[in-house]
Amino acid sequence: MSQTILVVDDEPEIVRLLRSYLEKDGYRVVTAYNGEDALYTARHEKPDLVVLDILMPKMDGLEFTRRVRREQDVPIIMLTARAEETDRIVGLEMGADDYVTKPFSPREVVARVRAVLRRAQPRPEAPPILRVGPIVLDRSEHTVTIAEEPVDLTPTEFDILETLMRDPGRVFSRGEILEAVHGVAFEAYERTVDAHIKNLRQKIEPDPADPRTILTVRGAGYRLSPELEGS
Amino acid sequence: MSQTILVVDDEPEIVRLLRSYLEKDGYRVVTAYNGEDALYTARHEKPDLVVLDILMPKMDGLEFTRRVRREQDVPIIMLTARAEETDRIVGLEMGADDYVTKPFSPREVVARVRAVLRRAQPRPEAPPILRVGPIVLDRSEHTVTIAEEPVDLTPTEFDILETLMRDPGRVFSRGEILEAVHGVAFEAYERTVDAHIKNLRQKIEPDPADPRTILTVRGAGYRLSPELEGS
DNA sequence: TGGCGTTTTCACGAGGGCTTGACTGTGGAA
DNA sequence: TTCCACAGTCAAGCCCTCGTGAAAACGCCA
Repeated sequence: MSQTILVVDDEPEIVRLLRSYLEKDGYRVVTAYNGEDALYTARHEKPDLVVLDILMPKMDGLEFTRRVRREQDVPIIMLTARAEETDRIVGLEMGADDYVTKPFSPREVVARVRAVLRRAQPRPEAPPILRVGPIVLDRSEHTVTIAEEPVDLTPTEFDILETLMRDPGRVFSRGEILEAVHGVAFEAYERTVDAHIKNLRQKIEPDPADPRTILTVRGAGYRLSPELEGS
Repeated sequence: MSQTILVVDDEPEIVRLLRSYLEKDGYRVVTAYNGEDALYTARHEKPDLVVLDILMPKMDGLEFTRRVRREQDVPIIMLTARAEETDRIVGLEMGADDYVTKPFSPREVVARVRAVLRRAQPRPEAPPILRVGPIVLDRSEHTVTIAEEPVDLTPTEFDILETLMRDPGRVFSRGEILEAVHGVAFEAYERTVDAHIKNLRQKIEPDPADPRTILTVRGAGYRLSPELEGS
């Protein structure tokens, strides 16, 4: 019943440490010390998640990711050296679900593992059509109408609106919104959210200068006006 | 009740300094001057957190970390050399929960200690909606109503009210209130709390000149009136 | 490869919130 | 009653957050 984590790093010390922490947390741990072995192990053990160092002999983390992703849909957490932009971007592009920069605490890795696995669990099916007041969002058709009037949204705007509509009235922090959009908890400029909200308001607010649908909660985030519910 | 910190460094001067700052912050402090003694002390004192220098005689910080981690799940904060040298030993430093690079200010160490301890013991989940008499505070919506009437609070006012409502009737010192608001009991002007309390009273007291909701406890702090509970 | 729609970033400005310090008010002790 | 320490108040200034427009970066498709 317990989930299996594949830990890959060329430094045995790190592997040992992570193993001990992950096992203490109830996971089954299998290990490898280079990309080639890791690929082999991944095929046979079918891990629920992979933690791997981006820098490894034989086959590096990126190459491993590419290859394993062709075969399995397994979440991957990367261990990167410094917070180098390149590593970060490339890693995420290559399909990592999260990353941790060294030096890191094993506790933090365990926390990320838990978080990614939680996200990977199929969330309870949301109804395909969300309605909040006059706003109707159809996830299967990928369309939005306001008072029967169709509205044209970009993919990101659509995702943000969907997130807000999942729980009307609740405040979503900028971080939560970013995560909902990217599926990845990756640190990004939070002002980006503001920009999307601005654009969204342009499209769905009767008067964008005086928002009544998407409300700003200073110091907290954004939320849908609960008053819409009434209609 | 107070938490125990084990401070390990071969320089007595540093140990003395950290001890004084940590004790001033309410922690119990035990000390050691090398890795061997530290291990012995850790076994007997069961500290809640360890602060140690990575470079020490007899047994260095890394070795200590490895050994102690086999026996206890105690958070560790390492004191390391300058940041530039960090790269070299990045892989080795693994295992600490946080790092402080020398030269450091004792204040910073205390802040890290607090942060790590806070993370290590997440407070029990508070219910999303707090009710005390006619006051309803909804954390998920970030809203407050009094007798059904919505009240508009600033972020700080909201946090303070939430803190008081977590334990109605209990007295919170100004320090505790500051800490709840900032995450850390910043060395701040305590009169600041008074100012926020004043503003809060303006918004939630029927007669702000005669407070019946937020009571002042002379010499101690503030608390919610227990009488509200009755309604 | 070039072009286009989208996303992200950046810098600036406006507004509001927070902090501060001085001053006033008050309760309790002697 | 007097005194002292602590609490309340107020206004000024700093700082932080949010909104915005424009530009850069990116991704995709032809």
